Amino acid sequence: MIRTRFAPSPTGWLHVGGLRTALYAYLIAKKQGGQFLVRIEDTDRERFVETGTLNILKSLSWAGVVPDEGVVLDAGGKITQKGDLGPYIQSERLAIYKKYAAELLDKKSAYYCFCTSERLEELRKQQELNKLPGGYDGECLKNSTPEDAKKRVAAGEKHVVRLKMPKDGETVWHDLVRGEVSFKNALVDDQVLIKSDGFPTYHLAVVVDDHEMRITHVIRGEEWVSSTPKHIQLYKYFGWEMPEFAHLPLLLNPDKSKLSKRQGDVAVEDYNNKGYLPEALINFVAFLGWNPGTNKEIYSLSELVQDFSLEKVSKSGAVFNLEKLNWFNKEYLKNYSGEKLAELVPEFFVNNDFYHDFTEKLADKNFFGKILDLEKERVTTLAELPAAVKFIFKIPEYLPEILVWRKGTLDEVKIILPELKNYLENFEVGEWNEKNLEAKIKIWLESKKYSTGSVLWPLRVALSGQQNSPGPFEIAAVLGKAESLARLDLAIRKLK
RNA sequence: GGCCCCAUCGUCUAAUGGUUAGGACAUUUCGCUUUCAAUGAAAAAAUACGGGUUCGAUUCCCGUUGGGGCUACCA
Repeated sequence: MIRTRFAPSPTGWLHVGGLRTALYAYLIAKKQGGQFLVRIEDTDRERFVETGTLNILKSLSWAGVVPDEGVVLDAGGKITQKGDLGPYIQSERLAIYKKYAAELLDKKSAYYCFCTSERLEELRKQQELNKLPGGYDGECLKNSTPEDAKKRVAAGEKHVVRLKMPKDGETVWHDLVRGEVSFKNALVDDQVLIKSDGFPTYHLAVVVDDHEMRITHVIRGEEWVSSTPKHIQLYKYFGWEMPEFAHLPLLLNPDKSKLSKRQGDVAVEDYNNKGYLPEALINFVAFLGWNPGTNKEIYSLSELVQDFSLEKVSKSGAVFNLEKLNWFNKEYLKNYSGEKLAELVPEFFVNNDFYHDFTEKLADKNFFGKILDLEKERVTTLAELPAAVKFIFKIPEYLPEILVWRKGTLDEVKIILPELKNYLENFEVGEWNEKNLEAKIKIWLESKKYSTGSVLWPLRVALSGQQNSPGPFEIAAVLGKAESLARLDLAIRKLK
């Protein structure tokens, strides 16, 4: 049984890189009928953010990457824990880490260290100066016996627990994306396992938890590669079965540095707020470092589950390219039905003044959907929709000159528009819908020997008040007869 | 500085010891068309560099360069 996990720190919001990591972990588990869990790694009290966990969980849920176990959202959207191997929040597991640290101490696989931060800083400075590799020098291991150390601890002296790395040999593992990776043990630091505040560091906590929660595949970012030997050593000391490791390439800024807030949005909620569809973000992010090896690019989450494999994940970092995300978003947007969009977009409309005058009308999802259908393939995000459809509610101010087609004349328009209005007013066009309007108006214009553009351009501008807009028939259909005629009338008055 | 990793069009990437090095986004041109969008067709665009191995390397090896990660009592 495959079990993967996503283990974020609640330091703010979910990073898009984190979303990809979570997605890959989810896909690996789901592909083989396994489980995906979320664990919260809140051992750093200094960077802890109260709302962090909720934010992360909400973003995951928005994206559709929903955990089977661990820290999850309940039906009411509240944080809860699910599963028998918890707690799944590290700050609730302190006693467990203490127990395992004691075991390590007993086995002499770890030792107490009383060095001050000043001494450590000085040590680092000297190492840098002499161009030596960094890392703790083992002072407390050499200069005090375990018995002494125990006494000092009992006496209340401030201390940490350090991992005792072997000083010879090397640690090698077969990484699922990077192949064989090896480190000389002598260069691996005697990492702090328990901090002086009694909290474990990531390194102890991650190994203990992944073991206890029966994680089979550790999928995480490349930044963890160099600490993996420490983790492997811990597995060896404990005598635990090792999980598979897969270190994912980083997401990059356009200048190839590690994707950061400075150069654009990195939080999943930013993309949500900007009107990107979760399907688009997921599809896009899935293709940053992975592809199926075919030309298929549009992938739903369930299709990803089918086709994803770690072997096809590339080793090099991928630039987060907004243009491509925009394309994905448009691709999904235009395939949405207007009615479905009508459910999604209200949050983007509430801040627009014109919305309030039409709340009643917009409550009719069918009508609202028709309006959205008008513009959905002309915008890239949901957030652009309100401005794009605004002309339906309130015709913009426009200059009479724009009523003239580029191949037509002002005089011509002055004749055509009143004639057309007259025709629409007095003649039976059947039901006032796009199809009928198009058929009847085209017959009319042919009978009058007018060119298509000389009639449709001014009609469209009169209806939309804009040089660029959807076609005249679709607009007229949405507007209805009365409003359409009123707008034609306005145009005619403008021309006088 | 030390350790580790990476390197194909601007970007995401495919491919192979022998290919016209393929696709997508973006760009440009043309078509369709009442405008925009959508759409159809086309163009331009890459194997970082230097050595090997080989009949042949973009592919395998070494080096150089470039980029990145780590180098915390942060994750």
